Amino acid sequence: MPQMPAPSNDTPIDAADLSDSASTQATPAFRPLYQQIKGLILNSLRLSEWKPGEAIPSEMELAGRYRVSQGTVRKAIDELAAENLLVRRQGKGTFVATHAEQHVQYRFLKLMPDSGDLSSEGPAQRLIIDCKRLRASAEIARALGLRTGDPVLQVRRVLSFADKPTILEDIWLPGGPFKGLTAERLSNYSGPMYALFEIEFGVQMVRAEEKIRALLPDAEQCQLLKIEPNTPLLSVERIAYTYNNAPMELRRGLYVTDTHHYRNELN
Amino acid sequence: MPQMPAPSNDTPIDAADLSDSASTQATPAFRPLYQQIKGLILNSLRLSEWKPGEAIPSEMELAGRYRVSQGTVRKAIDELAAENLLVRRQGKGTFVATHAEQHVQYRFLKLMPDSGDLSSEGPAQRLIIDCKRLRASAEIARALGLRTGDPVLQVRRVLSFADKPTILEDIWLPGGPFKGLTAERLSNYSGPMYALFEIEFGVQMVRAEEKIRALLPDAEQCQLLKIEPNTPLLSVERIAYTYNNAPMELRRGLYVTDTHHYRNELN
DNA sequence: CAGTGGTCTAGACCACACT
DNA sequence: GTGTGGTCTAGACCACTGC
Repeated sequence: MPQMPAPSNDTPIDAADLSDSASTQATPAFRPLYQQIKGLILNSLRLSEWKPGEAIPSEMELAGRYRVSQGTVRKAIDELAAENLLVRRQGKGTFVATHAEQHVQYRFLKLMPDSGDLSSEGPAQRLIIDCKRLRASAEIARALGLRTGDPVLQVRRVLSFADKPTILEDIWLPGGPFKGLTAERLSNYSGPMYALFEIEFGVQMVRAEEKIRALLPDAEQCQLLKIEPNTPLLSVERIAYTYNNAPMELRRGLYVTDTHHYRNELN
Repeated sequence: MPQMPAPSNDTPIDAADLSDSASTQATPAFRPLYQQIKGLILNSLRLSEWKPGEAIPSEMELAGRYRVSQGTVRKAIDELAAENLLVRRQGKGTFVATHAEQHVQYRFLKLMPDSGDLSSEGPAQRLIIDCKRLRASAEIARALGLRTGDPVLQVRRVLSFADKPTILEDIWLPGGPFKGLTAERLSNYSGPMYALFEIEFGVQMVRAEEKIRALLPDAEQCQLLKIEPNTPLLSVERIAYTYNNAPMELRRGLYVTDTHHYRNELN
């Protein structure tokens, strides 16, 4: 009961809770009920109570569980759907977003053929160049929220479209959550890498930030991408986050942009 | 009255209107009430019934005008706010979004100093290189929805941060809506260019698409940006749209990315 | 048909800004 | 205090899916 002052597990905290007497924060800390419900749903997602691709309980069911009205649950789910953590399907239910069955194969890849027609070039060919265990440099550690020297996994691969090498990626993953990841498992899996992360390691990438620059490749990069020296490339540095805003991947891609471009929409 | 079958001005069409008998479209054309309200509000924005920076009528007032409940108006405004066409301010009202007073000075510019601290480098210095009238090439015309040979305005300028030339921009604008724009007016105006468009020409940019590539500059570009040849640059091609999704600007920027980067967030 | 999300309403009350 | 947007509820009905 949202108006009752005795919070328990699975029950939203009453908004009338007093802020700590000796607190230094100035915010009065008013949290709408639906935000608290959103937090509870997020918790269930974090704890994998509902797995990617599965349906979560109906709005009425959740309203009963949390002792709030359907409209309040609805507003919580609305926000989670706007953040692409949940997917609503009228008449069927609300589902946990997934990188696997998703029609949009590469959710975080903004590179497009200049023709604009994604289907024209067919699926990407993937070639794993390297996959090795090593210790995090200071820079890698900082990006992944680890300590320098912590074990990390490094993957290098090339993506080709219509037999033309187009993307060279270096990927760094924290060693703990991704223990057991090998070049073989990567090569054998057909589908987005993030789908493999979800299914095999229970790691869901939910959000990412990218920093984009232009640069000239070195000799090794030229060779792997089969391009001339002095071909300018896009450098796309991505940090991908799971629930809790915890960084779980650092990825640095080099994109050849003579027949493709990075597409972005601004609002 | 939403249930009445006699639509008039400022009254939403009843959803029960039958689709044209000989129509080839398969969609049953059900439009929720709040979508119709959204359309009416959008119309008022297009017609400048409320101008950028001004408050629109309160939710209750609009509910009265359109003969629907406050909740329905609210949902319409929610979507317009999500699209950054309106800005809600609790306790004050709902305002038409503007490029002028907006705290975020450059709404569409995603270039950030590597430090991440935008305020560290102060305001950009702007230098208008050129501003001339000419006839649209086929490419320009297509991007702006004009016909080849139609009059267009071309502006070239350089933006510097902390005295370092960083962005070289070529801008093409349709001649009609921007009649009377001169290098002087551009130079004399202190503030975002899109704010000038709003105030002086009544053109509001609402949305944009960008295509990003890497390239090497030519001699002239090197000179204007004061960089060495063989410095790779970001090429950012932007089409900006006003209400109705009508393209109103083509802009091609060259970004120097040794101390700055293009920042993007993915969801 | 039942179950799900989606829309719409009417009313009560809360948080915030201004005066 | 008054007026604004923001939250929450309860109930009715609609649209879509699948049995």
